[in-house]
Amino acid sequence: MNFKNIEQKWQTYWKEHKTFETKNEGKNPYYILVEFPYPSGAGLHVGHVRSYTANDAMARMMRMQGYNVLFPMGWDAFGAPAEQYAIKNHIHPKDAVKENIKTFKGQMESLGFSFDWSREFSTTDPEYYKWTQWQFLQFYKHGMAYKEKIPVNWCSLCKSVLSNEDAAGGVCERCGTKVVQKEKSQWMLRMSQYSEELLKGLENTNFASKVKLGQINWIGKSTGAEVRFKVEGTDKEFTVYTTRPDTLFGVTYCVLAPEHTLVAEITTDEKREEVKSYIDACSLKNDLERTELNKEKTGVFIGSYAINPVNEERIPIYISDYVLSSYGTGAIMAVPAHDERDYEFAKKFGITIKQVLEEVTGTPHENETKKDSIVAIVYDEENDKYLTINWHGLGGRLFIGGTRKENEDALTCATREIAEETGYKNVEFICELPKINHHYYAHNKDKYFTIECTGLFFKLKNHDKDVQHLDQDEVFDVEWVEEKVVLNEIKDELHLKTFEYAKKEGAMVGDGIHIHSDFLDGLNKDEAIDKMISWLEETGCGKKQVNYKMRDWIFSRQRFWGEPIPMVDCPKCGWVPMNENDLPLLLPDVAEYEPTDNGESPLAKISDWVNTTCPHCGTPAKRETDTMPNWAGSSWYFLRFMDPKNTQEFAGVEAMNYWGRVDWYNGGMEHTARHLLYARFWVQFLHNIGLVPKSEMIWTRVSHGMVLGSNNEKMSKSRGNVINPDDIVREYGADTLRIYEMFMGDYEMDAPWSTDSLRGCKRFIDKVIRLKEKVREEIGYQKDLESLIHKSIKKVTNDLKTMAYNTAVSTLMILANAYEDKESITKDEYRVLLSLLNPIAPHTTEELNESLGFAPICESSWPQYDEEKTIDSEKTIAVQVNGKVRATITISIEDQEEAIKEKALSEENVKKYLEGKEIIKTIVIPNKIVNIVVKDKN
RNA sequence: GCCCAAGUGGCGGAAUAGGUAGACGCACAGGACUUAAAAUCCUGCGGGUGUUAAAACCCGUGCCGGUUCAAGUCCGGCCUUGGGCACCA
Repeated sequence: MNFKNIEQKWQTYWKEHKTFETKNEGKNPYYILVEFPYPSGAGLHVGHVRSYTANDAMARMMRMQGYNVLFPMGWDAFGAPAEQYAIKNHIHPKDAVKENIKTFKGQMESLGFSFDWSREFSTTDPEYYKWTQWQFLQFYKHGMAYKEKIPVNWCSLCKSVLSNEDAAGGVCERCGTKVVQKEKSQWMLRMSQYSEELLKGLENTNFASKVKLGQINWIGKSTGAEVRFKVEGTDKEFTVYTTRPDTLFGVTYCVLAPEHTLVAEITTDEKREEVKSYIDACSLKNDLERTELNKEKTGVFIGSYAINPVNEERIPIYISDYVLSSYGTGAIMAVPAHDERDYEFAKKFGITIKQVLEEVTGTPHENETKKDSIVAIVYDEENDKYLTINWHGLGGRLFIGGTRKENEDALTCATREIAEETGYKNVEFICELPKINHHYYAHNKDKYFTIECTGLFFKLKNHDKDVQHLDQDEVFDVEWVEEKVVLNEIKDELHLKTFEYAKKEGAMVGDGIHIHSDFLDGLNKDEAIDKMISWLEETGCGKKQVNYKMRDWIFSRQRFWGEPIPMVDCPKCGWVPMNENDLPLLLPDVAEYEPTDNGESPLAKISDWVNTTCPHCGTPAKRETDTMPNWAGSSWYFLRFMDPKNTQEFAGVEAMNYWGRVDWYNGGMEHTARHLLYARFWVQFLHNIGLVPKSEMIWTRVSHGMVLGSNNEKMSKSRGNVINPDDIVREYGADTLRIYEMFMGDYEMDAPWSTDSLRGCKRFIDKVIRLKEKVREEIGYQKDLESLIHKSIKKVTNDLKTMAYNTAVSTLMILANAYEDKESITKDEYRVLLSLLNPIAPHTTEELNESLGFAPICESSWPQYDEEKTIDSEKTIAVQVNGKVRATITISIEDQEEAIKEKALSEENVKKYLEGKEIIKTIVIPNKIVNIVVKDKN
């Protein structure tokens, strides 16, 4: 069999018979969508083949099961690469895109995907982007689009503004150039207004949980409070946002973002110069420098003080770029004891650290006696060891601990205890650790204690010792031990916790009970947060507040190759939307696409195009020259597929109601955050203005793993590990490639390419072809194959539905192997194999099927299985003794527990292990296992 | 740093709800057919003890512990790799 001819033949057949064209009518509509590609010059990637084959298999099976399957394909063809290519080669991006689409489509056809090509479109078609522009106007008309001058990420090489997403990590996503800040007037969409709806809407989807999580993280909801702080000696005040209002008593300073508007007003004269130079320095930094490279905290005290509303304390105000102007209120209250960042800042600037929350160890008890104590950890840097005392029997190993005498501070107490108990006198105090509230019972005193324990960390200066001063009952050894021994041998919770603090110096961010907090004392974190919020609201000092990380969508790009934004700037009327009747606003045909040096889009140079008249008053006016981002066209394309030829609307309500929504959406993991969020936002907006029937138009979202190079690295030209699907199709055939890509591994995981394994799949197809010689003129299933066939139908049906494509292929391999062992097989048996394999390998199976004289598989129905016949009448199960397999027995489905037990006990090897033992119990799990539990007789 | 996912033979990977770990495929080795090669077919293939051969036994799913009659699977604590977020108060 020549696979080239067969592939050609069937691809032509499907095309001529319009086999996969779908109408908007009939029973059981089902919409399978796989992300439409950006048609790059490199052509189809083997990764595309993997996801398209998988969804194609599902589509083919479901059609045979009687579903009206919509399985469309199109092109997401706006974007920078086409523009770059056009600049370099002096051709219109339109033409470059046309070429690439032709290549892509040819490749897809050669692989036999069952796309409904009658619905094909490109986002760059004027008939399509007309509606993208129209939808933008709806955003504008509903107050959801606005223009604003904002500091934006600027790539000096691409000469373009980048969204926060495109500038991830402070470098341009496309060219890797360092991103700098620049003020620019940009079109924005009020996406942040939809934060809560986008979060809640997830409940109306069936996205994989990791996809949902990605969305949730991106939206970044946090609940806390806003608190107003008055500035001392003025009538000014500022508001901070915090998620930890319970720590308000621990505030020891405040920080405003350098861009905060109040800074200029409340900076004192003597600080003015210092503050100005700090702000200037910050404005030069881009996001990268303000975050990653800038781990060390910087900042300036601006000379004035705020008043803590809860206790009237006077607290210094700083500015620092670790506070972002774009989040919350651009100002924070700082609680160094309970926030890592504030801790770091306070340490550097010598600001007080005030603990207001104590961790609790031990179990509280009634009638506790109160006392203060210390735990001292002494570290010998030279030998990397810690000083411990070993009480042997009683108490075990501990650090140095002791009770504070009246009026004795913690440091004095600790130094004293170290000297008394161990004799060491030359220790250097490093730092005090967070206090812990410890509860315990003292046997020798028969009393319950609650102690406030201060941890102190010392380093040993030298081994000079004095004589220990021990009480009579203090019998222990002083021992220097390694960290490992500390962790293994110190059992006391208090001492272990203290050690943990010492190892990781920093803020205490966990839960506990409040101290030094007036009306919050004794409450835990959550209780205290609630109580503080009530207090703030009662006194008018603040209120409960929710914040989101997600910002508005920057919707302008200074590029040529995108949808023109249909807005006109009139000297009289300001920004005026174009008349909807005048859409589409076409991209002009010109020869130059170079962006201008001042960051304007190339369109700005085309005066014929720019100059227009105001749609409102007719005055000469200028068009917006920015274009839309790549994400625009892909935010609603799935709606267009439902009704691609509609000239009156972007999609008719009837069509959208018929299909309902996208039932199954497959795409890459890299798009599960942004693209999906944009698309959901777009749909929710259209739904809210009554143009789309549901607020969530995508039901299930799944993602596929990447195909890696054979060296387990991402495929790329520079790594030299790229596999071109055309080469594989030419040498091995489309079906082999399709089977291999389904067989290569778990669909949702990355998998490396292996040409050896691919050859194995070729062998499998050849085997299926050879089996034809065994077919004789008989129908029905042979007795000894019947059960396997029914099981195989069930397994494959299930696997294709649950993306377990690899095990579907292996099931079919097992079935083919079983056929091979037979002298002959019946026509029905052969046809089942062909039908089941057809979704994955459609060409070969159609050809073989035809040669038997059957109607085409693609026009037939999916094989049925009989549940009863998938159940084996006999089964081999294991017999274990104490959990170890000692024999296997064959049982019949009718065997009762007693009979199975008897069979198990009569096995020689089982008997051997029962000799001289007593059977405690016998576990019989029907159809699974027998386990006999025994013990020695005494 | 935080969040997520994953660690199973020489390799890709199987193992519905805890129930014979290693299905299926690749690679490799030996053999058959052949003048030869390719193709195809047969046999073996986690490590070890053992035996003429078997049988049988022990160890084994990243590491340490736990729950259970029974753990790749569940729980607690680590380690490693990949991905995402990254001063979001």
